[in-house]
Amino acid sequence: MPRPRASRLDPERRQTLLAVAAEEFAEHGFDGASYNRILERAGFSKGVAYYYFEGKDDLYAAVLALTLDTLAQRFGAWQRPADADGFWRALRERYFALTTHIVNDERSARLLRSMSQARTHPKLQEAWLRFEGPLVAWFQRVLADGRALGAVRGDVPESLLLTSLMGIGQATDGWLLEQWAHSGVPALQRGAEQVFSLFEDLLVPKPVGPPPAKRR
Amino acid sequence: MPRPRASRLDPERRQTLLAVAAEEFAEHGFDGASYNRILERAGFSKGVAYYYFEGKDDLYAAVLALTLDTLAQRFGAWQRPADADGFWRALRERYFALTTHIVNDERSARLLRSMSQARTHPKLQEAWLRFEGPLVAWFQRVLADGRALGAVRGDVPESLLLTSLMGIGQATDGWLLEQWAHSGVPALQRGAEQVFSLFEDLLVPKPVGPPPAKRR
DNA sequence: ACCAGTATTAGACCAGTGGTCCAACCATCG
DNA sequence: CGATGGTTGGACCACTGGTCTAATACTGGT
Repeated sequence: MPRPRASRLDPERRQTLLAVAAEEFAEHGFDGASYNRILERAGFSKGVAYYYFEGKDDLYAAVLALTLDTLAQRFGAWQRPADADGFWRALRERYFALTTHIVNDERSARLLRSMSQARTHPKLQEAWLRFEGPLVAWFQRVLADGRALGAVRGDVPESLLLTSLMGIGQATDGWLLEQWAHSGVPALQRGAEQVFSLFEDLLVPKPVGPPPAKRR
Repeated sequence: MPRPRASRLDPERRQTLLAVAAEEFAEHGFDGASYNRILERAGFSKGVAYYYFEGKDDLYAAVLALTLDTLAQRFGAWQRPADADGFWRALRERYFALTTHIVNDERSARLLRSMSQARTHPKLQEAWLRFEGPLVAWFQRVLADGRALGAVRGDVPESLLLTSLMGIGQATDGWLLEQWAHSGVPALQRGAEQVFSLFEDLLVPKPVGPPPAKRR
């Protein structure tokens, strides 16, 4: 939790600090980033830094909060679609918006990726909980809506679907970047299309019967 | 890469060092682990340590190699099944063996989990490459066999399937542990069953046609 | 038996880490 | 004016992974 007096810090200095910190954290991740270096570059002395922030983890949390706010703002709220088709259209739209965003804003993307370290990092658990909550809640609403519309399977715990979805999403994020790096934008779009089809295969209700007929 | 002379180190002392290191790395992850503490506990001086190992990363790699060797040995080689049914049976068997192993051997499990940090850690890239290769190769063989047998879809790049599979596997690993912690062994088994069904849904060839009929 | 040369060892030492602490500064208020 | 309390710089701390050196143990050759 940031110190209450953090809000009293001159907005301009605060902005500088957060920008420098974002750069450093994005570049090196949480552990790799040097707090001393951040403070030096931002022109902060130790005393000031620890006066306004509790420490490295607190600053990291502040940076993350900023990034996530921007992201959330960009995507707007989730509204329950009218039917299953609408559900998939809405989801697809978000996913593609997200991939474009990740490709276009490298710093935010790296920062977001560093969050995966945060989940297991002992010093970041508090920070993680602050962000996991809203994020998970968002996904849960989406999944619940999907179920209500018959667009998402109900034969498996929602928490499992959620976990799997985020796992795939994170793993394929790296894969997409590779596609992009190797073969450019068209490959990225094709790749995103294929990733999304995996999401569908995972979430769509399964036919009741025995194993599907073989093709080929 | 471990120093060549590492093999000349007294096997007993080596064993002690690796055991202590495994404990420390499993407990705290790579960054969190203290090299100094490991050396102290194992009764090694700095001089000896750096004489036989290149550094923290090298020691970590050695520990990881040991763990993965044990794991590989335990599971034996993958042999191409006769048909699609055999493929799924073989895969299912491995997966359940893995989950039991992870539940029973906490230290190895934690160590394996720490590998996900290794993938992106700058100091561990060399170590990562040494282990990523064989692991990915194993999965690739499995997937290729599955395709040849018509048990695995061919409409999406193999690399994407591989990435997604490992992503889900990793994400659901944590989920399974939660199930186990909350509701005991039966829940774990049920959970593993469900996770595996997700694997199937992801990998199985998809029917050509339009969206599946709604249930409920 | 002796010595040269190499393998091995302990630990002082180094720059850098995140974090603590305190003396000084400065503004406001009585 | 003095007192109070919010600010500030930076010395300092224990610890990090890593380097280096000087001493010791061990070797083979003469």
